[in-house]
Amino acid sequence: MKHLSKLNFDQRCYEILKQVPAGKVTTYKAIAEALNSKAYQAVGNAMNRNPNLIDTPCHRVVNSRGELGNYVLGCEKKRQRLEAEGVLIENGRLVNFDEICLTSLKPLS
DNA sequence: ACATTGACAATTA
DNA sequence: TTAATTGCCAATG
Repeated sequence: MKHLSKLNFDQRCYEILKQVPAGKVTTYKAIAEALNSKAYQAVGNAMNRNPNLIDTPCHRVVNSRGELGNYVLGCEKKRQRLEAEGVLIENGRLVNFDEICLTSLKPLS
């Protein structure tokens, strides 16, 4: 991550996502808006073509209704990963969504 | 709750 | 290269 100007859309999504710490989540919408775009679905696509599950915690991205959304390894896996980070989920929905969701992510320079 | 419409990058043809 | 298709979505009807 040196020359941000040469990062493509996907890579920018990943950079934004790195701002989200364990135990918290964000939404596809928030990421798109941090990129000054409405490409919500494109953000999801970026996650889907899987970069690196280790430094790109795609499981911390949920949809704007506080539901899990989809996941490359299946939504049950996503739930497990989130619960392992202390995120409570009830019937596919984050219990304290409003508390732990980062809605305004900072754009990259 | 379901269907439609809108937006958009990457992939595929 | 351009056109069509796809997709971990969102807002609206």
